[in-house]
Amino acid sequence: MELNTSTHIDGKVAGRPMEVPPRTVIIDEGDPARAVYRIQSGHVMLSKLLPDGRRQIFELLGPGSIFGVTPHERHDSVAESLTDTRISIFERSILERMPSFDNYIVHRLEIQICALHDHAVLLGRKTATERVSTYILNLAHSTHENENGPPPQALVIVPMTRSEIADYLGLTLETVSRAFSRLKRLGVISYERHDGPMRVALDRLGPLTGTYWT
Amino acid sequence: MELNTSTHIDGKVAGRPMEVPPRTVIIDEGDPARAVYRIQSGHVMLSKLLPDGRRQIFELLGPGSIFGVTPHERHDSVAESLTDTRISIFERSILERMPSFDNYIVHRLEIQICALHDHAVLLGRKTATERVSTYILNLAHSTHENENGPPPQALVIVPMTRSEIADYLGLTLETVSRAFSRLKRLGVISYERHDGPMRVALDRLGPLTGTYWT
DNA sequence: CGAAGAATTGAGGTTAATCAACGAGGGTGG
DNA sequence: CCACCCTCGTTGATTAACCTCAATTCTTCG
Repeated sequence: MELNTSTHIDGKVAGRPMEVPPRTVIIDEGDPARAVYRIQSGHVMLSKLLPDGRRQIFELLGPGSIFGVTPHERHDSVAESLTDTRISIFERSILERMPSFDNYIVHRLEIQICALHDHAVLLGRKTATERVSTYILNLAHSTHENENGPPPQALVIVPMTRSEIADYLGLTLETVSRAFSRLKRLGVISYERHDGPMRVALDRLGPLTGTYWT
Repeated sequence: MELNTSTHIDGKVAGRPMEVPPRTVIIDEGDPARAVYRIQSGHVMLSKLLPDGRRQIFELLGPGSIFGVTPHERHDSVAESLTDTRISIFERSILERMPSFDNYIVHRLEIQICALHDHAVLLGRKTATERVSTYILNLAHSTHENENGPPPQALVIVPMTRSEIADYLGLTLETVSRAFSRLKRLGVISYERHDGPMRVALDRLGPLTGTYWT
């Protein structure tokens, strides 16, 4: 936890920086909601636990995203780092006196809500294969952040375990594994080691996601 | 922050009022995102359509809620009135010059996101009975907006068809109907006519939702 | 009354969950 | 270094939940 690496939003100084190793709980359910967090680098996932152990991961957040924003006194979900992550922390009390941030926050919340809408469609109406295809395509999309149209091929690294992916997609880890195997057998994806790079045929994956992308 | 029957936010005048009859499309997918809407009274649902006709409803909004907020140029979902609804319309261009609204908007978006998180848990991890129980309980909760603790009983009117509920809960209309019948047989709910009032035993419904409520 | 839309119920099929076995790394300690 | 263990992933067999298809009833409205 180093101080004094200046962190900026919109060119303005702000935020106490923090470094987080992978698989670290940043916010736990029930924690008092004293601050808002912004991701500088790395990835964070948000989830909830049902009393009987069922878990649902509902957001995967990357650089620029904010989390810990809530209308309540306490956090109602868990925020956990996926990778090595750098975040900046903004005390709520300070934020309230900086309305200039509201623009940024509104913008990020808008993006977040759109993603949640798409995720609801996935959870409510897509088959297992469609869910996994969508997941892989989004993964490739987010890592390759490409300007001039997407290439037909991409190399991606899957940063989550099968079990985490399952909790994200509302499936079991076995079903996720079978979907990966199916896509591999179809030649749409290929990999030797599950933690190594995965080659993805983006153009063949698109039609399997159950979504139109223009 | 909760006010009012007239078309004001935070005491400031704003918004062109509009009356909308039930089952009316207010925003269609692809419409240019020129304005933001606030519900004065009534209820609105937001949904998306997959190319093959599958539909997912992901938000049910009541008085005070805003919709039409998006980071994009065009709307990517459908907003449709459920009941007779009065809304106020705020041109985006005007909003941008009224940062005093940002507080309100952030607050509403926070609430919206929490609801979407819960809904993701429902869609990803709950059984049919749990989904329908949760739906009914939320319905009762929202219509009875009770201060001094919830009563054990409540009368509610279900404002959606079985098909709409199904699209909201990620089920088929038959499964929804069966879940209603099951709850009726258990004596947790009772009704004579499906469009009439429904008696709900809130205390017996809670344990069926798969969630802890404190 | 008749027609159309909504809800209910039943029978049978399909998808994904569950239960279970096995294999491939990656640490740890002898 | 190797044996052991532990986690993660894959695959197979079976089960259960939900979907699909279909028939019937209820409700409203012209």
